[in-house]
Amino acid sequence: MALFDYTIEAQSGAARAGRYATAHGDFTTPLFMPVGTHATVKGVTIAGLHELNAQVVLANTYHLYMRPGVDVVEEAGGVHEFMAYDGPMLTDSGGFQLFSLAHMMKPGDDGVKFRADDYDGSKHFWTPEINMDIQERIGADIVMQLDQCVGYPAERKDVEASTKLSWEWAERCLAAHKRPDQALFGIVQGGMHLDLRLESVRRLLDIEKANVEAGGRRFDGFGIGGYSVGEDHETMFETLGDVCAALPADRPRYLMGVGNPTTLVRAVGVGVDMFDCVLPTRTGRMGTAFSSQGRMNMRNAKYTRDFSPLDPQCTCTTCTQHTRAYIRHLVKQDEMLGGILLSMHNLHYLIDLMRRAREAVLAGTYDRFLADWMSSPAAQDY
RNA sequence: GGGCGUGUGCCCGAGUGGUUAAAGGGGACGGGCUGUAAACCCGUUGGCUAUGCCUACCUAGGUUCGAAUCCUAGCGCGCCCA
Repeated sequence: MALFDYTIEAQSGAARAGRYATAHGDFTTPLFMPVGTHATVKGVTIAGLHELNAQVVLANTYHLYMRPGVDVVEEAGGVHEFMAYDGPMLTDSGGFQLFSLAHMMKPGDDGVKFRADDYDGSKHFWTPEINMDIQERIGADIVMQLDQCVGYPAERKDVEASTKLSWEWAERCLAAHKRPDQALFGIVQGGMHLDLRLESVRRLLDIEKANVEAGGRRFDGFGIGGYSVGEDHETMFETLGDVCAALPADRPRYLMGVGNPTTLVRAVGVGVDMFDCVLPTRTGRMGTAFSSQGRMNMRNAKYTRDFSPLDPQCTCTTCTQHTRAYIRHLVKQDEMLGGILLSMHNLHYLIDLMRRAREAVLAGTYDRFLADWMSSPAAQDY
């Protein structure tokens, strides 16, 4: 399999099961990718990632740039060497962070000035070219274009502006990106407006067409950004299916930042291939478990003497080795193992959910899988 | 036996005449978390026949229009002296 080839192995309705080749091995889709912002999936060891069959792990360009610094990661031999994870990795550009930290850009600027309020207050200036250089030096297998995300609700003119800026940056990222062993994903924006979403896709395709004609590369996949920013679930699904349909079938589609189990199952149904989210690790660390019966708040008193497994239907280490009473005890006692076990379990939950989704696609029965899911107790928390 | 000090809600602890059902912690109980500024954040925490009433700051008296706050005695605890 050639690098960055996305092989569609089966399709069931709009849902796809595929295989993607990176310099650090293949991964299969549909896929949930654990988030390891600071080159660590919080609470999970590298052995744990392997045990979970995590496949792709994320890191964040902005955070690694701030600390320990790109030069340190580079000197370590790249992010894989640095964190001792030899599987496929992806770096988010940091665009999502700039969205909350950036001082408003002045028109005419060719980049973005920002102050790192969450680190040391230092001032920085990024262009798409600078961002590509940083991501190449960090060395993940897949890098994301620098983009700009808008919140919700938002004025249409603001969505238009950020969408336009994002495709302009996409063009510059594509031109600037050089590493042949590294995939680059463009990112679709457009807020909740279908016409803007479709224009965003069109522009990205025009950009890559021009780049290919000039002897350059195409985008190796597409991120779908700007969702899950405050809108309700149905709002996203009003446009998500059309966005997927407009994207090329031969490239993976990555819905960025979405981790609600039901959203995953539905999004796969309309053609999304990849997801990432902090939800499983953050909520796990804070004491919440995903389960076949819905979300469980493990702080609740009702688990004090509940010596049954966390989720009897789950095969993860946490569920096969520990009781609800023990996990509640750890969480109540603020013992770090509580957050670790729940993070592991929640990651397993989403990874396994995507594994089952993949099996359903391969079997050609995704409609049934989706319908079963929607009528299950787990979907009630949606 | 004497002197000094102290006693607040489940716990610790602020408050030293009125705006105090009583700051702030902790604990308990509940909720939240979606390209990680998050091992974090937010509620509730005397009772009730509940836009009001009752009971409450060791106990019992007292001063005062009004006391957790002042006075007297007792009890508990702490330190010092004998």
